[in-house]
Amino acid sequence: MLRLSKLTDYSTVIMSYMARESVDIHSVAQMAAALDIAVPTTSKILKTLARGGLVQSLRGVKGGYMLSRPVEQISIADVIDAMEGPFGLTECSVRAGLCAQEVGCPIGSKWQHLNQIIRHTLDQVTLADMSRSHGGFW
Amino acid sequence: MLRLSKLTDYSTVIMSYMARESVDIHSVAQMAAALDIAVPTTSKILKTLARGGLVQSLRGVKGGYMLSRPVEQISIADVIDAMEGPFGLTECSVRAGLCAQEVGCPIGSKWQHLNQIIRHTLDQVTLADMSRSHGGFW
DNA sequence: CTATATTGGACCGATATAGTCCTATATCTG
DNA sequence: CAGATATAGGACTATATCGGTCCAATATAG
Repeated sequence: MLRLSKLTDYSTVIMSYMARESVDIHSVAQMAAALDIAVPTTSKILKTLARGGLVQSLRGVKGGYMLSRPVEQISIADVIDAMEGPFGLTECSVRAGLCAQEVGCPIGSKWQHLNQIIRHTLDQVTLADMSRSHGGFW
Repeated sequence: MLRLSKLTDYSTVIMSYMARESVDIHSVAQMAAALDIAVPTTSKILKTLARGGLVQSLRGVKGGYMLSRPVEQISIADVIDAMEGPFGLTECSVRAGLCAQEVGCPIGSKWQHLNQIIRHTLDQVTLADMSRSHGGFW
């Protein structure tokens, strides 16, 4: 259904939450409680986001996660990339060699173009846009 | 990965093929051979598309499938709808009651907006656009 | 009546997904 | 230093989805 996975969906909720709150460091437990997401699931998502470089972690007591860049510099496309790997509507728009049609496929270039358009749209929307009501992208 | 399923991907290849060929009726066997897709898979896709009203079937000898509307009136969004059910990037943009955040979720409305934008993009691209090189959407 | 071709559904195996749990490591605090 | 707390990393399980196959029923052309 051209749908994002539930974990990716959650990740946008979490990232928006961090963008909205003024304090810059949040523990997993605190966010899980505030957003009503199971703690292990929240933890797993943050770990993935950290591996993608979108959040930074601090261990130890008083530790937690913080956004690694200003909210205006993190886009929804960035979040999707971190959670789901390389962006692409179709198999062939991600990497070659997986589709029997590939050689001489008459619609491959069309999908690549559509892919770019949608990617561009999602790249224009930042966490700042997600966490405020007006202005910016909207 | 915001990815379409492989069956949906195939379905756009099949629909574009039907849009490109001048004859208006095609058997499953013939299309499967031309596009190098397994026959049962091709059949399954066509059945789904028929249920969605995008193609019409004719049984019996000399039977097969034909597009039920002119190529300019079938969009990529139509195909995705038929193959994957209601269009929606997130769970909550499709139907209510599935997300704990739902009540008072601060980003639900944002996703709905993004959903509309992408939906609109995919609705503008027709089979006619997919099967020709220039003009139209491109 | 017989060939052929779609219909609808059941079915299976493989893969992906959501979610949990455990151990190791790092850091703050007393 | 020692203990408490919090993340890192990975293993693990259960479930859902997906891709693909197959079969009995129905419809049609000749």
